[in-house]
Amino acid sequence: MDNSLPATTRKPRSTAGRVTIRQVASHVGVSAITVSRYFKQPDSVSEELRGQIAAAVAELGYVPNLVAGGLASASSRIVGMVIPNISGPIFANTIQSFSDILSQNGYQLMLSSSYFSSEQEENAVRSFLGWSPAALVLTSYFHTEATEKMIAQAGIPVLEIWDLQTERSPIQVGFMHEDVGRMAARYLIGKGYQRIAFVTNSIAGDGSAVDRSNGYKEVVEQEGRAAQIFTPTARLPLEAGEEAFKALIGGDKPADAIIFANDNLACGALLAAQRAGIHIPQQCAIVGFGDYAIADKLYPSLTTIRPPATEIGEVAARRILELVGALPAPENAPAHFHLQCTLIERESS
Amino acid sequence: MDNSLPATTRKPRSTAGRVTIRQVASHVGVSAITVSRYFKQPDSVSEELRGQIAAAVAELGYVPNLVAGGLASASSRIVGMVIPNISGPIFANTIQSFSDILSQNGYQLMLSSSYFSSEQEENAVRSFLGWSPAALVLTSYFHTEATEKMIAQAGIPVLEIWDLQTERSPIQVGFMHEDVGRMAARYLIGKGYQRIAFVTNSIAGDGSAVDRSNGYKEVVEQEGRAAQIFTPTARLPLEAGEEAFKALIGGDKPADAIIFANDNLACGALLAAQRAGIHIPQQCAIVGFGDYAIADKLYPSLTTIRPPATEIGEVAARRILELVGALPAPENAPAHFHLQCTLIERESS
DNA sequence: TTGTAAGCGTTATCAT
DNA sequence: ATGATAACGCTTACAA
Repeated sequence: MDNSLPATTRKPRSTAGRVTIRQVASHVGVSAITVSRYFKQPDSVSEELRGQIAAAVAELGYVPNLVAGGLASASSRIVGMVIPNISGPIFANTIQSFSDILSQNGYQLMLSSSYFSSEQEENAVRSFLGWSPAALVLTSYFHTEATEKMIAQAGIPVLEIWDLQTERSPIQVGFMHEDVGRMAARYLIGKGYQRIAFVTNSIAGDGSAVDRSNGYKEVVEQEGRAAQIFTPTARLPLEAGEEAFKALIGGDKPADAIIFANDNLACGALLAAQRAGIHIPQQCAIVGFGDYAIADKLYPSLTTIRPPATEIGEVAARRILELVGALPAPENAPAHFHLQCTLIERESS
Repeated sequence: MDNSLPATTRKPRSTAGRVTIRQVASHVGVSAITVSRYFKQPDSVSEELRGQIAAAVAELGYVPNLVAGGLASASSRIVGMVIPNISGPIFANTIQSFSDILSQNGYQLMLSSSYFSSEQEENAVRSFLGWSPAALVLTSYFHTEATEKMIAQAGIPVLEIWDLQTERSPIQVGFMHEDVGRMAARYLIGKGYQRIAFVTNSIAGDGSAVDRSNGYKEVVEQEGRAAQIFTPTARLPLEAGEEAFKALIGGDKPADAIIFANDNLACGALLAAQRAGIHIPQQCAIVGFGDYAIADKLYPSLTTIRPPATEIGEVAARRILELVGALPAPENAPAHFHLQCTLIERESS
């Protein structure tokens, strides 16, 4: 008696009993590719079949195997993001909005933190590339040579977010720190303040704080005034803010408005003023940067400049979805999205 | 003339020019499986070949295709995590530590937020399962029926983190809110305070705040005292805190210590006290919950109870790595990891 | 609009 | 210690 099965036994694999696209297809009586099309381009499947397939999917509890799909199509619906840290007050909103828009469009976020280390960024990028991601998002614009090589060869969109550095070619979404200093200075000048000082971060190597001070300096000097930039020595931001405040408020030509490089410094100044009985903003106005959660809880509440954190995540996610064809792409999309910070006016100015 | 090639032309695919394991293998002069073993179980490859393979990998710039590997082995080095929100002050530390430990061990974090919606959680779980993740982490213990079904059938470790609900069978890593109330009450009793009140959250449906108040009530009543639980009506936490403070500090039997359901409420009380010239903690002690970033920046700084956020991420990540065999597993691992909160004593008590 | 066949790059299984 | 072969579940290319 003839048996068409192979002589040797098959090599079964522990397939974990997963429902496959073929089971759905045979349940409906169509081929697998039709079910595949039902998910990818529903319009190319007749309405009748669509209904039947939907019913079969529900009945069998079919969940598309994205790993297999990714292998077949040589690209996955994963977007990798490397961010300095997740838990800081600054980046969380960017991650949040970025992740939300991706998942609304069927893409998944793969996240890794670099702690401002280019080497850790490189490792993360290497791991991500093993997943054939649809796109990659890096924070800032300094990368190792190996990273540069990998992203050049990857053949996928790579966006740089947060700080803008428009000389570079990749797609960037962010803001310019100089704008922050300019905005704060113009605002205080417009309010009639005369002696406006700037307090940088005592942490050496915070280049962004220096960028902000440069914007301040530019505007103040355009007005024909002298820029006064103070660098505190205390390490802890609250103490550094207090130190700067006491130094700038004293002397024969005390400042009547101070821009702080971040909200923590400004907070230190506000608390010092409170203890010393100095009235803010009557005796001295205070402006911060970051719009941390404390800013509106202080007394007086803190005028500050809010970076477009949520917007950066949104714009980056949308642009990626456009580039991979998941959203309709506009005709002339810029390479650099220069977003604006917002001045939040509160009681301290 | 015989030509063994097929009559029709081949069907090439856009392979994106990726370096494959086979190219590495033929470069060395071995078979693909040997290179595969070099990555998975280096000990089973001779030392000589190891060196040659390493050289070839470096020279060709080979990056293992994890998608293909995931398909072949029916499991990926991805761990999915669903968290209520990324940007809140609470969960960020958990995500951070969880992500860090995973990536240190070659696993990747896939993240999605639920905004406390079981339906969004269900969608996220469904998406994740398409990636054949090695494990899943969900926040809290209320899921839709469909989610319960999916995680039961997935055949992978599913951990629930944050709130503990030890009657449930899955692996849990978290703390108990009742403990928070107990800890605060015992602490204030130990400090000699007499009339200790509790302020819950005005947001209806914050069950965790109610749990904390229950812990407070239990301890206070054990001492033979009357529990006093105040529920403010104001919606904004700062206003609600102020409302509660004014109500509890007034009257003929004013509270001399107040436990607030969270730091934002406590902050509102602290600011109200400041404006009213009421001395904290001399006239009334204040204790919060959460250890938000503001807590140590207020004046006076806020005594509060810190949830084990970082520890939850660490313990969950380690347990997952143990369960998937990436870390050596201890003999008797508990199903429920009951972690402790920490009381941070500052100036307000 | 639907179907057939081949292959995506890796690993499980069996064999040496 | 190393290799041959066949899956893994899906999608591309081509055909009807």
